[in-house]
Amino acid sequence: MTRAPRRGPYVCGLDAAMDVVSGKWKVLILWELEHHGIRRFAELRRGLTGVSEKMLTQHLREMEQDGLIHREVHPEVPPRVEYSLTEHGIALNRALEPLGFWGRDRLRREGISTVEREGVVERRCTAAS
Amino acid sequence: MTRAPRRGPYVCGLDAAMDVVSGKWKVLILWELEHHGIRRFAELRRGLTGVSEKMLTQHLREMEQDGLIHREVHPEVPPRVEYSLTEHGIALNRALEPLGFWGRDRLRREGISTVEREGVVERRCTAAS
DNA sequence: TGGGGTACGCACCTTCGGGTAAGTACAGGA
DNA sequence: TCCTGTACTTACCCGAAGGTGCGTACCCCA
Repeated sequence: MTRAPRRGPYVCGLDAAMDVVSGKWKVLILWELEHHGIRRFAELRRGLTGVSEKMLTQHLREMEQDGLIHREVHPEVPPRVEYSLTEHGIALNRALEPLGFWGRDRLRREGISTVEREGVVERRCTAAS
Repeated sequence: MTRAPRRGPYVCGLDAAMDVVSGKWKVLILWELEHHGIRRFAELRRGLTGVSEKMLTQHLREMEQDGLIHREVHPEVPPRVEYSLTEHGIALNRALEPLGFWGRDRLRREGISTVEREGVVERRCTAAS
């Protein structure tokens, strides 16, 4: 999996963008990297409360294949891998901002409260959405 | 289903927006209604090549609950039901436009071709994405 | 007289996304 | 000597998303 059913015949650009973004943690990862610049695997894992290691690596690999993030391995003895956004990833974040604003308006008029957590999640809610 | 697992505790506005839009045919329905104004059930079904009747009704119901579309039943003898966008649905479409542009750029630089079909699909590809 | 269209509802089935738990190789600290 | 941390991989499992197919009540058209 992870790569077989992707890049399916898209019907339009929006379709292709949604494919790249679909996945429970994709947008969270995008925002983590946006606000921190560079993050290590364990830092991302701690930032995205509730993510499993399997899903995190799987999503990171897909996003790397999609050209959204850059992965740099440092061949050190405690292994060190650093993730950061590519220019395409940064552009994606920009393109997602209006959607974030719309969603925040929706939450407000529906009276739905967001989950309060520590760390990046807070920053996301105060930043763009 | 259709309503139980939705409106889950969102982590931010973008999260809430993605929830509303997630579903194989949601954005397609949005664009169909955007470009036609008012559509009947069978018209939507013909416009979204490959959608099953079950999925179409299911998605339409969810989007109605989310306040994205308006459903008007005409009590006639061949039943007639008309769907149109609400103001929130229109705003959502606006918020999705940048994402559509980003996706189209992605398709272009990846050299991925979109599926060529008749009808609305064409219009979507030429309009915003 | 039967075939097709309208707008669905319902039951069943398959597929896939995501979660859980364990294992890996190596090193530093208690 | 064992435990923890790093950055994963692998196998297994579950539930939800989505697809298929049938039934419905009524009508028009050939």
